[in-house]
Order: sequence, then C-alpha cells, then structure tokens
Amino acid sequence: MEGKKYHHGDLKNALVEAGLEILEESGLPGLSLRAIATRVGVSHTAPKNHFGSLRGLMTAIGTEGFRRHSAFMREGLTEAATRADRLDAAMSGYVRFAEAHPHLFELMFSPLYCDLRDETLGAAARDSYAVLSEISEGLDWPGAEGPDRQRRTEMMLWSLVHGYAQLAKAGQFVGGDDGRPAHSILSVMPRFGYGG
Amino acid sequence: MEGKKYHHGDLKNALVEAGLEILEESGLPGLSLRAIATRVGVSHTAPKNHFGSLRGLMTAIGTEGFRRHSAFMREGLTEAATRADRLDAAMSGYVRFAEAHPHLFELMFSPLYCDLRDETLGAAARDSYAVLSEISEGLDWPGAEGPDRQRRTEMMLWSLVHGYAQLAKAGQFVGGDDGRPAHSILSVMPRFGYGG
DNA sequence: CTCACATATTTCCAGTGTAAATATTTTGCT
DNA sequence: AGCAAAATATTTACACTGGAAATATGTGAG
Repeated sequence: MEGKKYHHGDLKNALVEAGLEILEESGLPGLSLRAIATRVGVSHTAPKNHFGSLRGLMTAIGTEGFRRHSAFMREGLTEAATRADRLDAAMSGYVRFAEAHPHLFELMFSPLYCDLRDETLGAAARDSYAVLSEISEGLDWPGAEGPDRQRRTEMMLWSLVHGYAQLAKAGQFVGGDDGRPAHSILSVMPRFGYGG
Repeated sequence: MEGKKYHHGDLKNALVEAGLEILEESGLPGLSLRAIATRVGVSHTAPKNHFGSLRGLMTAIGTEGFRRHSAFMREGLTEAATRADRLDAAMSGYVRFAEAHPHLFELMFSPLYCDLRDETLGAAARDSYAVLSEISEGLDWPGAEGPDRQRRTEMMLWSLVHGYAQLAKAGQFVGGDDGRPAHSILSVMPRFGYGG
C-alpha cells in the first residue's frame, strides 16, 4: 500500500519532509502549498490527493513534530538516576525541542494550522504526554491533595513547561545581549519531591 | 494631532476597533486588511498611512489587547483581602481574558502578528506584567532561593498561568462533554505562601 | 488665494488555497 | 494478454490576500 512505483513514488512522506525543511528555513509564513510542492517537484495541487488541503498536510507535519518532540523528552531519561533527575530531563527536553524547532512547535499546538482532533496526530501527542504523565506520578506539591490528583499534577507541570517554552520563544525571557533566556526552565521550576 | 476632521475623522482608532470586532467574530484568519477597511468604509490601502502595514495595524490591536488584559488581571484585585487572594484573582483574570478573547490573546503573544519590540505595545505589556510582578513579591517556593529570586518567581508564575491559558485554549484540558477545562487554574496552581 | 501636506482612492501586481476538468499511470479482473 | 477501473498528477481558472505606485481629495498655514 505504501508502494514506491507511482509517478513520484513516495509523495506523501516527501511532502511532509519538504514541509519540515521549509519550516526550519522560512518559518510558518513560508510554509505554502506551492512552496512545498515546488520543492518536491510536483504541481501545487498534487498534495490534495494525499492530504485534502493545506491544513491536512500541516496536520501530518505536526504529527511528525510530536514524534520528534517525544524523542526530545525521552532523550536524557535513560541516564537519569533519580526520579527528580528524570523530571528535570523531561522538562529540559520539552524546552529544548521548542528552542530547536520554534516554528514546528508553534504549528503543533495551534488549531489554526493543525487539526488537533486528527486520530494519528492524537496518538503521537498522547505518546508525548505519556512521558509527562509518568514523571508526574507521586509528585508532592502543596495543593496536590484533592480530586483528580494525578491529572492535576500533569496539568500543573505541563502548563509550567509549555508556558515557559512559549514565552521564551516569544522573547519574553531574554536576559543579556544574546537572545537567550536569562534563566533555564530548571531554575524556574519549583523543586517538589516524590512521596508516597 | 489626534484630530477628528479629516476624511474619516478618527480612522486610526476606528481601524483598531473594527479589527477587534472582526477578531471576535471570525478569528485571526478573518482579520485581513481588506476586511477591516471595508468594515470601516475605506479602501484597503487607507490603513497604510496610519500603520504602514497589516503587521503595524495588528500591533496596534495587540496593544489594545494588552490594555484589556491588564484590566482583567486587576479586576478582582481590590476586593481581595489577603495576598493569597490577590494572587488567585490575578491568575484567574489572566486565564479569564484568554478564554474570553482567545484570538486576541493569540495575536498579542505571537511575533507572527505583533511587533513585540514596538514601544507602545511594550508599555502596555509592561503594565500587565506589573501586576504579575507585584503578586510575585515575597512568594515562597522550593527553589526560590538563589540569584534573581524576584525575576525567577515572576517567570515561574507567568509560565504557569500562560501555559495553562494556552493549553486550555487549544482544548488540551477538556474534561466532560462541554468544551471547558476539567480543572481551573487555581486547582492546578501550587499553594505557596508569602514569607519574609 | 495658493501652496504644501496629510489623507484616501484607484489601479495594478505577485502571491495564496482550492475547485473542476483533464491527463497519465498503476492496479485489478477476466 | 487485454481492458476497465481506480489512483495519482497536471492544467486551468477563480476569488482572495498584502503591498507598491500614481492619482485624487481634503486640510491648514502663509
């Protein structure tokens, strides 16, 4: 089914890859149907057969984004000794991804570009969320007690790290003369412990 | 200088207001130079004299957005008795604004639409940040000790509330069958105290 | 009254996404 | 094998976008 003997062969994947490249080079404004198609060498209406619309193609790009995002989060996870180290590694990975691929990060979380209810994208996003969920287990923080503790812990960590990534990307945390934030996510994240 | 006796009279303000209306009705994709101009009753190139480009007009819209944003944050502030109540009020206001005006909120924080280095916008944004800054003073949280404590406390609270608002807006926190989040910002915000 | 200037319009252009009709290739069936 | 059907890609056309340039109109100072 995923053959390689059509006109182009593997247009579907080629379009996603071309889109990712353009995103790195020119950002979201450069990510046009015509630019993507031209890069692959097909007409600008060719993507319609595979993705329906630009939004569909962007959703596929976002899906690949979530896969890489989850890879970033898991990166330092294996060599982390303690649970606290694992937490730090996952959170750092989250931010590192946003800093390394700001435009892709923007695309992934914006309903303007991505269909967040898409099943394939949802699966990739849940895989990313799974890391955050595992990290959240048993975390102690003032206010944690109460209904839906696990879910609220996930929401707390996710909000914190996502907000940091978003604001850092928007340049709201710039410190010195270089464009980088004055403080890392780790120095802004409360040091909670794991109990029970 | 801000007279009312030209062709239109007060085009500059009229354009911003029309833009805000369109934003509420049709969201960011509907916010085109031509749509705004048509609503006011002028040609689509008229805004150029006042704002230079669509980006300039959007920056002005974002500036007005920050003014309203800061008003939301200050809303419940006067009737708050304790410092903890003031913190809750400000954070709730932040999120209420994002929920009430999601498209404007998106525009305000995205470099794609707003020139965040604009001086007027910067002033309005700083006024909003001032509330957060005041709320942050003396807040105790594990990890607060160290260099730049005040700034890091602001970053911590801002990241948390901004991330919550962003993710809630993207529908990542939906709980039941209605589209609303399952938990409020207050039930997700660690209960720190004020010491020293 | 006239000149200078600010303001707004008209016209034009290079882009954009998408729909419809057409062309081409691959696949399935007999 | 051959032929029909389906998948894939192109061509063409259209309504829309923001912006540049030239033109028109109104305002205010001398």
